[in-house]
Amino acid sequence: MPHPATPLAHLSFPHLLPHIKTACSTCGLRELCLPVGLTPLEIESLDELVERRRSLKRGEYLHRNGAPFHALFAVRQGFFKTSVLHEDGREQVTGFQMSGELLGMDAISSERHTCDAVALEPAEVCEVPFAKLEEISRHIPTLMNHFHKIMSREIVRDHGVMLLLGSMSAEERLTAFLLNLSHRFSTRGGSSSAFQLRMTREDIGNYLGLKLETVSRAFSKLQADGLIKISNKHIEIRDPNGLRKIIGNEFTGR
Amino acid sequence: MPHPATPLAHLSFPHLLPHIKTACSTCGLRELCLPVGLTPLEIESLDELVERRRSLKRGEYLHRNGAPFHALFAVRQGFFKTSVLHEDGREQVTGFQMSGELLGMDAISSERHTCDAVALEPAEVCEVPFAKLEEISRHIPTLMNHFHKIMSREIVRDHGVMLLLGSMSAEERLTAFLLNLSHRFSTRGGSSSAFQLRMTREDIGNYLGLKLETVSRAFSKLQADGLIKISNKHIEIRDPNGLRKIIGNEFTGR
DNA sequence: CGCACTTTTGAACAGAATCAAGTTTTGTGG
DNA sequence: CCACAAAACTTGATTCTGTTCAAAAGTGCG
Repeated sequence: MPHPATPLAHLSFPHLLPHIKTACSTCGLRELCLPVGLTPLEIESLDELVERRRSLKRGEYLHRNGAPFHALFAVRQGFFKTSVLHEDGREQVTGFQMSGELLGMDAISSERHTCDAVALEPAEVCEVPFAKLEEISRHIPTLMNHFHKIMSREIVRDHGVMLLLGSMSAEERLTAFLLNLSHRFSTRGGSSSAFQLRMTREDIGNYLGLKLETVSRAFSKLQADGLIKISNKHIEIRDPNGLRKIIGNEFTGR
Repeated sequence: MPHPATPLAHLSFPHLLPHIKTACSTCGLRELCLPVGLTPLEIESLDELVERRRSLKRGEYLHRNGAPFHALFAVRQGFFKTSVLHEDGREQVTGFQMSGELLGMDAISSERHTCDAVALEPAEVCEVPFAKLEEISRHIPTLMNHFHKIMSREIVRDHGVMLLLGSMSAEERLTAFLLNLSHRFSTRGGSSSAFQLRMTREDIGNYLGLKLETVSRAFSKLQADGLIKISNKHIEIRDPNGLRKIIGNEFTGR
């Protein structure tokens, strides 16, 4: 009997994601959770955690700014964009989320979502009712600690984006963005050197604090310098160390 | 008998901060905590939470990037700056923290601090050992939920800074910064229309993604427009609604 | 009181935004 | 499956905002 989709394992062990599809269909959840030190009994209670799955088409909103909050969303499949809108229409993209990542933590404080989340490709999420998560985590300290680490990681990530927005040039920003995507795709079992962008140049610009033309020019520049190969949405990373050098990460590998 | 410094009340109710000095010395903690629905017994356990206080001189570091993490810090008194450093020396200030605010949540994920925190004026903090906080919050659901809201609020705040850095002009950034400070000072019982900046123009610039000269020019511009009066570090807000208008907050009061 | 730090202001410059045009890709309906 | 319209992308020319470089004035701390 296949196991219900439990997203927490994914959240805990992004590096195991490549194996999750099989793991889930063969009830491998136990295996995934055991490293956190969960007992079989505790794992049982995790099963209650996921209320329901939800599938989204491309362009469909998972939630909008102001919507009441009752559950976090764990991305099982697909690619999301979250953004905050300024009244005059300016959009600041706050992040792109892929499988194994958690959405909605911003909503805990006010019990309302503070951003829009839209699927950039067909997607599937698990709803994790927050009250239930808090209740269960009371009885599973490792789970609670795990959740705290996930929220903390989000804060660290945001600080990284602040560094990027506050003190990097257009080329540096785009480079950092590509290296980040590359890393995240490879963590999920994809190639670190070739992947498909799911978002438009405008989305990238709204994330990096640049206009879409500037993003396009920066892509062209990186390609002209032989660091990447880009054709429309397909990216090929030709010289990762060259890219790292751009953002001051002088590590030349070995 | 004066009550030991318990920072959690401050964290929960920043609007009560003006009263906290007396509240603490007259053991008003109960009063402050009752609204969260804590029983006297629960409050007892809170007392164990604060390991020790720590005083810092101006310029002293509370922690540095990479330092091992074991406790959060609740600011009781004073003014802090947190920042991440890029290897080439560029500094991105991630925030300014004042009394009642919590420091160190970024460190939970890796169990190491990921930024520097320095006191900009003589300061006092309470150390809140994180393991202890997790343990106690297991038994006090409202406390746990409170903590989650505090972390979530930090994420929301960071998204606001991303919006600022990614899509606002120099003048808009500085304006948003001043309104934010004004609001936070007034929340703490200070004046919302006149206050002292604790940081240098360079610090402000490193927070807002601007050079110190640009910050200085933006101050001059706002003053020339009659919106503020500034002499060195002393700020006087002359036309708060005019300021709100700049950042698109067209609310003209009444 | 003096020296270091901070701030202001000016002038020249650079990087990204804006405006504009043309091209390619994608999605849709016939 | 093709045709067509809409959306997305690229590239060029120009403009503008913020940076850089520079100098002078102000502030405060020992």
